[in-house]
Amino acid sequence: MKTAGPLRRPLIEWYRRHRRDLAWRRTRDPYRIWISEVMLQQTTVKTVMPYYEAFVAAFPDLPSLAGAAEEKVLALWSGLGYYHRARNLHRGARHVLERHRGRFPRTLEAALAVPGVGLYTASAVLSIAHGVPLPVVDGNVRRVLARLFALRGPEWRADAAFYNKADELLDRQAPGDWNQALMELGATVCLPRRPACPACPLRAHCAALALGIAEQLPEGRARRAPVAVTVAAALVEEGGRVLLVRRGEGRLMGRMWEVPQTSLEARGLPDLARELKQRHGLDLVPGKLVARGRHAITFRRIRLEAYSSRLRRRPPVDPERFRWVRPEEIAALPVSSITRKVLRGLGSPQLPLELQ
DNA sequence: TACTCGTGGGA
DNA sequence: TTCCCAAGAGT
Repeated sequence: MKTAGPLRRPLIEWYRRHRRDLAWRRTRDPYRIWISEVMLQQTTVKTVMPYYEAFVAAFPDLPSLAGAAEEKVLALWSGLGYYHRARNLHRGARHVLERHRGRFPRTLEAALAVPGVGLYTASAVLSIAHGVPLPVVDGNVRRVLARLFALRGPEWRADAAFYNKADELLDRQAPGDWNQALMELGATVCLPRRPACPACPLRAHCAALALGIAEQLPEGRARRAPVAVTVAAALVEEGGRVLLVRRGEGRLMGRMWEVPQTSLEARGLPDLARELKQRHGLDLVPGKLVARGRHAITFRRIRLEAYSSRLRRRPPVDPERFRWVRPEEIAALPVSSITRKVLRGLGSPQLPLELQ
């Protein structure tokens, strides 16, 4: 296709001048680029930066990640969200070590077989690290293309159409830079709201700008209505330690440690004792409300309530399921942000404490 | 296909 | 305050 001709030079030149200096752009190591791509899934660059630095420092190469304990991997992911990414990345590292001698595969088919690697991540790693001519389509690219060519209607709902379009445009001499240039444009200029069209190197070619509909594209998807939920947590303290339990293999924050708490399907305090008995075999009596806070997980708006609680019977000694931890030990544990919020209610002089 | 899965920041 | 999201994958 000839459509890319007039676009290529202005975008590439713009990218060379305006690209952000990001840690994962200073390497061609496919392992490190893979890490960054997984962390960046549905997550902002600013949020990812410190996590990337810490993760790469702890696991500088693929064998070190493959050989690590899952708990350490999850601990370094704590607070980043979407924890199945961390577990899949860990599995993926072991997969690559066993089947590809520790080297990230160079073909799309083999890359897609790596746990946690989908079409976007496979194409991103292969194009950026190895120069394989594969297009990428993420939220940025979808938005840039939708506006550039005024793509709308039901035929542009599926990603496949955008991959075809991106493939037509791809600079096969420098696919990594081209892909990153498109994403960078979407991330810094072609913004979801109030795009900076006057600063755009492609403004002369943009169909949506000419039509005055840039901000209306891409066409959005229906969003699930928020659901209000109350989560009650039981703070059990003993000798300066607090009781944590470990979640099961489930999709939601699987294998993470948390203060014993009700599920998102429960009603909060009325279900607290029953659910903790059922899920963990804990026999406890909820006491005074000591902290409240707010949290959100996807479509759920969570009201958090922490109750200082008393155990009727000590849980069995089983470090795989129960742990008594000091506040300073929590930083090294796989713990989600919601749990960190609850734990801020520890030792508060004013009752109840408003969290966050 | 549509839904689920976290989080912190910005408007 | 509330809503919007941000370099998706798995099911």
